[in-house]
Amino acid sequence: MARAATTTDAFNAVAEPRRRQILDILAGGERPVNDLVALLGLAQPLVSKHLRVLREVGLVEVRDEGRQRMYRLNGHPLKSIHDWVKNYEQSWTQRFEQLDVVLAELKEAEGGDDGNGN
Amino acid sequence: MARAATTTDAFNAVAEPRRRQILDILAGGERPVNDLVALLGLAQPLVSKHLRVLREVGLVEVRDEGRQRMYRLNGHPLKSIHDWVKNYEQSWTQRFEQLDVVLAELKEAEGGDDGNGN
DNA sequence: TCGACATATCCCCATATGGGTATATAGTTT
DNA sequence: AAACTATATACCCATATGGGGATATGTCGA
Repeated sequence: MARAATTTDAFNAVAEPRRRQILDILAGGERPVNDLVALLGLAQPLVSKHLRVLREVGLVEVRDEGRQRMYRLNGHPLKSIHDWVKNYEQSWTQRFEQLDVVLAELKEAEGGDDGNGN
Repeated sequence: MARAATTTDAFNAVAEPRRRQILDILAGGERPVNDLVALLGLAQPLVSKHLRVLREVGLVEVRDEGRQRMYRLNGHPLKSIHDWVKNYEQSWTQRFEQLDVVLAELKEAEGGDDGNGN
């Protein structure tokens, strides 16, 4: 098996920095493709491809406006990511994360005391 | 260019579900590789490869303990992900996200009234 | 020293990627 | 209808992937 498709879920879709940029721009409001092309400095087909990925995972929605296609953000699929990372927030918030390692090293330093006689 | 390497950053490393599982397990405390192999039901080389990726982006750290290698979590690199998604939290929290679309649709329904006379 | 265990690395493969360029599709204006 | 604008798709390519299997490296026990 190769890597999971970018369209598999929000995690994979958002792993690409360009797609995050697109979402960041759309967070400021609806935009036609050409705006994104200009703002990103990318080739138009590239932008369309990124938008397709984002559409497939539901992170953006489109609306036809004349000959333009207005893309807008739908952050909902990002909730799964948020829910997951949220649980790790303490990892960089607390200072106790190293505790178990410190304990292990202490135990090691104690030498052959295999009994945790406490 | 192909897709960015999985070792590029936390975003790419964590896009793989197996690697998230590994982190989830390690969140419960240090573990030797074999524990992970058993818990994940994956082939041992596979687990070692995933651990390598996680190590390269700094999400796990290793410690030699006899013939075992104890892996432990370092959630810090996840902060960048958290910081990014955090800004989208309102997207699924609020109900106003559709506002601009609703407005656009109203405008459309109004017909050719190009002046926003309000 | 030899065998058993624990882990990492090597090589092989099918696959989807992101970028490029060219072209198709669709709407608008004249 | 023809010219023009806006967007999507098709095709080509180099690359790294995740999984498989075999094997190297390293540690422990007898």
